[in-house]
Amino acid sequence: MADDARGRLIDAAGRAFAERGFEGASVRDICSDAGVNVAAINYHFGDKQSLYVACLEQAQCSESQQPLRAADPSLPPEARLHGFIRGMLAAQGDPDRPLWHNALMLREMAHPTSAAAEVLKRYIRPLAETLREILEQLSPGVSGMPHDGWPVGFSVVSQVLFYAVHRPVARLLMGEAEHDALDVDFLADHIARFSLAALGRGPAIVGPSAAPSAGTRKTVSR
Amino acid sequence: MADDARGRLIDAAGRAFAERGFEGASVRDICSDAGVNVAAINYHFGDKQSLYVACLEQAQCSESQQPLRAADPSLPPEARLHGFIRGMLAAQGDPDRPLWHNALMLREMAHPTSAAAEVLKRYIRPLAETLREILEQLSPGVSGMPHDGWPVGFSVVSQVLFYAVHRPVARLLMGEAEHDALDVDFLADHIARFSLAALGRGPAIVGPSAAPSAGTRKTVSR
Amino acid sequence: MADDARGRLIDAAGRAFAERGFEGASVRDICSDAGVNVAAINYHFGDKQSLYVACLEQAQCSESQQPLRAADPSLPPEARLHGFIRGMLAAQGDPDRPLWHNALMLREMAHPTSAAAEVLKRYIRPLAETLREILEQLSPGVSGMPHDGWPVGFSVVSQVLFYAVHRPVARLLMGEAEHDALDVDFLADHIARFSLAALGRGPAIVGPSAAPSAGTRKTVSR
Amino acid sequence: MADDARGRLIDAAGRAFAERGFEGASVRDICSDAGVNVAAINYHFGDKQSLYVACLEQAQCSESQQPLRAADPSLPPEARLHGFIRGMLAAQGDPDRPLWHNALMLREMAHPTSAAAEVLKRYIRPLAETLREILEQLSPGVSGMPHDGWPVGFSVVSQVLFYAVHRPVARLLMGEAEHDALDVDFLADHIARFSLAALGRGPAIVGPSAAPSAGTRKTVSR
DNA sequence: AATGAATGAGCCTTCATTCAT
DNA sequence: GATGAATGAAGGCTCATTCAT
Repeated sequence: MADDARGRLIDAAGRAFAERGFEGASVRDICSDAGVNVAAINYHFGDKQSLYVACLEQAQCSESQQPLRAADPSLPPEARLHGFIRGMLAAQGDPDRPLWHNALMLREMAHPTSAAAEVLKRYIRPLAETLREILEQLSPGVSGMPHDGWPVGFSVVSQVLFYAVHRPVARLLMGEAEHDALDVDFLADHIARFSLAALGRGPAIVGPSAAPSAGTRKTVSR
Repeated sequence: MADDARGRLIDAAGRAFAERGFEGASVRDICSDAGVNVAAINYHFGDKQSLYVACLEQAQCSESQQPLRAADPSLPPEARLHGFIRGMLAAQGDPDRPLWHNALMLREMAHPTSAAAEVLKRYIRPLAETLREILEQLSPGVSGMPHDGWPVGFSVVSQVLFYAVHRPVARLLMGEAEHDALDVDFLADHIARFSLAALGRGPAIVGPSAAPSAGTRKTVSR
Repeated sequence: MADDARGRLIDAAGRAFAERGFEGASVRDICSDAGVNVAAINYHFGDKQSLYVACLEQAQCSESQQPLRAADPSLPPEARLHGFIRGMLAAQGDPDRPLWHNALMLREMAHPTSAAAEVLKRYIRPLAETLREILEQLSPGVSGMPHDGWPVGFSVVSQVLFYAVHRPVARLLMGEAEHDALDVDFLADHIARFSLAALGRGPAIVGPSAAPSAGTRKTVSR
Repeated sequence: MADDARGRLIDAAGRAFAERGFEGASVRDICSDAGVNVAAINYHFGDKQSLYVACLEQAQCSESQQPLRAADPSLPPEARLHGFIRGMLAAQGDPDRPLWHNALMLREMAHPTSAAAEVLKRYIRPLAETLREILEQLSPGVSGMPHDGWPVGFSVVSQVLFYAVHRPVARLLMGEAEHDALDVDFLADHIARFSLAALGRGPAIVGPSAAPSAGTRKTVSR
């Protein structure tokens, strides 16, 4: 990714940390991957922990942009939600960015280290605020729901995060071919429609038979 | 948890693996935690890897029961879905079971080792089948949706998994007090209602008062 | 070899010690080979060292017999020497005795442990005395040669020992097929003739041209 | 022997391996002997096995010179054989070379590891070729004897090897004082005379005074 | 600015041994 | 008489780190 030793080190370390975790990644492998001496890591960053933090910083800098573009309040809220979801999904699969950026962040969020607070403040919190704002615009009063409406937001983002966190499981369950046929646009549409329907701002997701259908629905609901 | 060395070892190891990962957990710490000698791990399991597998097996044995109780096809599908969701949530917070059982499984699913295939087959796959059956009963035709309807199922379970995988983030976002006030029943209700509404089998989650804009909705849906 | 645990243990241990040395052989492997519990070795022998001594004792008991049959002073000394040599060679390849007996003894002699003194006294010394007696009978005065004639004896036995100690080298140098074609009788003849010739009690060893041959020899000698 | 860590490590390891064998020598002892850290062995050689190979290489490099000086074909063959024998003996007792060089090689030859093939090719094979050439010059036709004349060569070198391999036994049999009085020159003379006599190229070793039994001996003596 | 050499602590595993039954 | 379970010590090796250059 980068030409200087420092950059190559971050890139190699990011890949290693994302893939094998902090403990599982060895500084020797990282340095050999980056094509630098073992001592370089201490020279440029001080120690392994600081290198990890540097990776995290690089990851959050490059990642936080996309979903926030949905922040434009002049758009209709449905479009904003769709844009937010698509942005998050796209960040996960953006071919212009190293694959490890998202994976590393997810690791940190699932098993926070002392560096997590910073990530939360600079990366997660803004996302959460944006989403809350979109949801409030979409369904006024959602913030006043129990637990300040957090569960609603969680229900939305959890669907997005699933495809990143549980990708291996999804692959195995669906079959590799079927899974790899999923693309960002399809998933963004699905999640947006699922969420909008839940919020009462769109039709139920289930195909044609569900759309017509007050009649059908009546018979099934208890 | 258990009185014999083997059982204490699994318990201590499970906690360590769940908390710090396979590489991060040292056999020395595990053994001292279990109150046994370092060599006991080799005697009972062969090596660290096999101990890990044993932990995974124990975890999946004790965990898989609850959501599957929802399998009873004589119940109305809404109740079954609610039961399934509540079962998964309860398993995550069941005070009768070691906390590490779920955490370990989630780790394995997010970063599969060679032991993952077995877990998937014995634990995940049955859950998935049950959920698909419930969803099909709830909304006939869901299995025929794009990608065999998997995304619909994923949208449901992802909401449940969120509270396990991203608990630390949720805690920090909501605030500790607010987060700890979440209980299984509330979450089960929320997720079930959110999902049923998305499937067109229940009212939108923001309640009747939120549904004034029928007009808006019409324009937005495509 | 033996049916009782003690006997099977000695046999398995002897094989292991002969093949991999004292340090290289593990009690676990030995016990598993013998089909007994790990604790049996402690039960029957006390510890690994004592088991080793027991192996050595068994080896020297069974081995010391053959060359000594050459002790019969009524035979002509050339025949006695031949018998002695053949006896030592035969002991090395005796199919009626475990292969490890000789190998273990050689190991002990090349790298003596505290058990070596006993082996020397009970096994080696008698052999040496017998050989010295034969040599003295063969060439009176040999005992009076420098260093009490020991080097003469060493020159004889060294030829025998070579095929046991350096068997792997000999195999590789000669080629496997050629080496395996060597049999006890041929070697005994060769070594006896070589030694007798050196002692002035037989013709030089070199082939037909050497046998007839004052004439031939004259041309060759300087 | 050497000033750098690598050299000290080889020297300490060589001594340990020669004395206690590969399994019997611990890397901790070796490193403490060499005055370096345990990790140095991994840094310089990779692992214990590679250190062992490095020792073997150093041993064979320094050892192979002396006997081969006898290769000069312009010398009379008797002198060449004597030189060869003396060279081998001298290499074993050369005070300028570490004692372990020969001992380690002998261990490897008696109980070959995977490194033996190389030693054989680079060290043993040239010695064997040289000896065969000398013997052929000494007694034309020896290469045509049964088994390609190998046993004749073995009869010669075995006498030399005896004093290295079985030194402990020889010491105990002869008595320490007597054994330590043996010097290279005496042994070289003895072995050369023994072998030349056997080949019909010299007087019997027991000297003229031992020649009462005229008939037999006359044909053999010069 | 950057590195090859070296370090001590810790890793997982295996050792020979012993205990309680 | 014999064994399954357990032990402390030591095994070889790798770790992240630092030093002198």
